[in-house]
Amino acid sequence: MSGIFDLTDDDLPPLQEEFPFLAELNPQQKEAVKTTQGPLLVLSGAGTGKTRVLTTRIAYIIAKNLAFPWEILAVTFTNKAAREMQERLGAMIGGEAGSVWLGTFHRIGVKILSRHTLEAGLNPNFIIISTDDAERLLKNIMTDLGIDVKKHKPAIAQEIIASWKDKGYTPNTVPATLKSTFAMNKMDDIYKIYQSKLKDMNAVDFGDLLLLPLILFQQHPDILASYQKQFKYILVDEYQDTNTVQYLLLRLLAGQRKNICCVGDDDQSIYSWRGAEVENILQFSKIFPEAKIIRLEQNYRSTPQILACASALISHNNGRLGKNLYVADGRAVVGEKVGLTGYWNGLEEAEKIAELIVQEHHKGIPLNAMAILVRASFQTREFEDVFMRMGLAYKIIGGFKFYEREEIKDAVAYLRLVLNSGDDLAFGRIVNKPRRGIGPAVIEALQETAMHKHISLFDAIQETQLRPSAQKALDTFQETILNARKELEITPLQTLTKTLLTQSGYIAMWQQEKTLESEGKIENLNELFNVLADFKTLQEFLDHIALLTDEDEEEEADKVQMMTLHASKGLEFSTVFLPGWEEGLFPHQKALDEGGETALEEERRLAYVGLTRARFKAFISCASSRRVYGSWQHPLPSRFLEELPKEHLEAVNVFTPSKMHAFEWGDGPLAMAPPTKVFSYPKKSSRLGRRVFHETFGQGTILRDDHGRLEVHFDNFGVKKVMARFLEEITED
DNA sequence: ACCACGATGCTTTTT
DNA sequence: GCATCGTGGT
Repeated sequence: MSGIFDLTDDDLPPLQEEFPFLAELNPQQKEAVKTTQGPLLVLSGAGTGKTRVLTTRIAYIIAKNLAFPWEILAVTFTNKAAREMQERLGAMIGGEAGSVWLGTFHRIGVKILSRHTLEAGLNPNFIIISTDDAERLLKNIMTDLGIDVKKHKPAIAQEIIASWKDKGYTPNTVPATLKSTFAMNKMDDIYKIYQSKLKDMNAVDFGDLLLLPLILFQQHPDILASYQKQFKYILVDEYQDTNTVQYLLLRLLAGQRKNICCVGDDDQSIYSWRGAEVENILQFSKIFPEAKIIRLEQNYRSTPQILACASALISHNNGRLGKNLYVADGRAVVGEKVGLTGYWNGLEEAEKIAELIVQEHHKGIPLNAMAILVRASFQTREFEDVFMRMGLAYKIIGGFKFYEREEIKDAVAYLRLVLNSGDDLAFGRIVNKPRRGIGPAVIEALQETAMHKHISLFDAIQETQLRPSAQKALDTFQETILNARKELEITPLQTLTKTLLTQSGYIAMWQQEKTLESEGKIENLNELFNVLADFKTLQEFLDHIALLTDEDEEEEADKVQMMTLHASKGLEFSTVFLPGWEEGLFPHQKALDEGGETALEEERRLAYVGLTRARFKAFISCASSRRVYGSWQHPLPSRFLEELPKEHLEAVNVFTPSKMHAFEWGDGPLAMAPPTKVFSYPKKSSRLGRRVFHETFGQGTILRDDHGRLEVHFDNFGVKKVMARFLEEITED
């Protein structure tokens, strides 16, 4: 085992020509770039230039001839991050950037699986199904198993399976401790059948894109070895968001060489509910004892006041690796205090924020440099109403996505069926769209045949006795699909799809409707045709669309950006508005109920992420009345407000329960009397003593809340610890 | 096959 | 308060 991994940086040959990009970095960034050998954890606080470090590091490795571009693996979480890195790397090193294995975890997963379909138990041309496809499939499976899908939602089953996959478990390896009582204890069967149905359809879901490569590597050491040999350097972005499978994959790929550089910020870990294991970053130096840790703490984004607020807030979390953000050397920033205002209700909050936005705009801040960051998406509604009335331009980021639209999913289903007759989900979606007189009875007959003969629904068409009208309709349908399949090799995708959707009557279906909505759908389909022009093969297109989330936003448009706090991670704005800092909403009650103290810390990190998006000015606010689900709530100001340093705040009309931190009132235009009631924050869960129902154990009373695991005294089963999510509350009235 | 009504259930959602 | 979904009637 001789190799470059034995060398230190000093032993390496000097650069042929000066590597100019190091000069632009601060000492810590420079060190992160130059520490190429061995495991490295870069703790990179918000706004400390981690993308610059990542791209410069790749460029440096190539410039120093430590590796060829294709021997570098760089993984990100979002397409957007991957695209940004690709662009910035391209600007530094030119065309060679295209040879780096740079992409999202899932895309890299697809790439690896496609190269070893046989060993991975797939056929070439496997398809990637979306979350709602998976849900539909699970619904069918559960119904077949005699489970009432109204009472036991397939979406929950899907979450459970996804969480198993995130942790690296196949149907055979789910440990007893993680078994679920959901769906009448049939989750084991459901998972097993789900996987076999996927296999029948030659399909994989999102979780499989990571899990199957892991299994592939575990079962085929030779394949693993070839990748270990290839990837001399591995870089990981947003390491705090990796789940267990991703961690396992990375550890396997890092092999003996262990040239793995993980960049992340434990304080920005906000996706634990999606399977992210913040432990991965916390335990880095346990896993790699020789690991070097570099902290990036020089902040190039925010004012001292914003940094002070963010730092004070996050310091209330336990078990942090610890960082101290400060204004980067050489940046002279005066800055303003962070605004903190209590409003009467949600409407006033929206109106006053709209006014502030207009004021800021007059000062020369473009609308698209301002953002409203909310905890829950329903909060944008109130802002939309007000903005619409005022004629203030806004854009909601991360709402409905292109590929999630009905007509796009339909079109994609047609194409999937063209590529793969076995795609029963696609078949089910479009067989009667447009109407072909194919009702549930016909589908059932097809399913019957398909089941007995082990063939697809599509192939069951000839094998089933059907009434003539249905038979004729299905024959025509089938012919249209098969025609398109014949054309695959010879006709451009765009033309082929147009023909397919015309012949099948799909386009006509929307044209006939002649509503505003249907016109939009036709437009979207045309947009889809444009996209199709960029692809050579159908497979390539389907892979692309399956993993596509963020269409290229029209960032040029001068509109106020509205989004959830989650969606804001990685972005920055001149001015940030943080409304709705109220107990129950932020921190969110549901999070507290289900996750206890752990969840509270994640909520706090969310607040930290929100604050650190702001470059110059942040406005935090809360309302004393808010309409939630129709009824009026009178929430307390968020406990997070008390955790902010008073000296960096300009507070108006905010009354928090703690006397020690009570804010001044009366100096604003909305002055009102100090509160007469004494409030206090609930100690832990507000659910202690409540009566609940559990599927297996029946009724009981909540005794204790231990980090989301509730200790419940069941009337017939005694005391048990159960997850809050498996409990239903009984309202006794 | 379609509409109309009522029951239901509402945090976040990188791929 | 509202949108979505499933049922049951025509």
